Amino acid sequence: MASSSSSQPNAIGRAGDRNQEKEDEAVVAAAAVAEAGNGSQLVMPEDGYEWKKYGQKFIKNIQKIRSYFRCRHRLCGAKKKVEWHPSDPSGALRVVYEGAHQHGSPPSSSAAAAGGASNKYELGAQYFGGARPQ
DNA sequence: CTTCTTTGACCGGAT
DNA sequence: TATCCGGTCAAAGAA
Repeated sequence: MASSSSSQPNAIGRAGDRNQEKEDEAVVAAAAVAEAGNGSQLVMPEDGYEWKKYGQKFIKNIQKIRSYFRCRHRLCGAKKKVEWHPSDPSGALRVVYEGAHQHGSPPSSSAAAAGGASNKYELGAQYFGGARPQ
């Protein structure tokens, strides 16, 4: 892709060994709508927590793109999933929260350190062609 | 130095 | 039995 990235020579060789637990409830937030100023920009609603994206895939079952986010802290069991239509950047996002944070409470006020820019992730940009200098 | 994001490939379960 | 899906991890480069 245009982005830099580079290469995944060998992700192979990973000895399988992981715990798969089924717990916590899935909290589904209603569809979030982007700001009226830009009806074509997909933005993630800032929850006050910091998330790290660890995967993105297209789900055939629902024909939607699903992004996987996890809390900054590895030991934190908080996870977040965002689902949106690949052809409907109108702003309909489905946010699913899973688990709870274990290292404190959320900084109720805006982002942890965002002077005003709450959204940090432009999901649609990656699929529609967002100028992303990285 | 640390931190972040992105993609591909794998895993386990289910059918 | 094989196959498929969804979900997760790892590595690399860049700032």
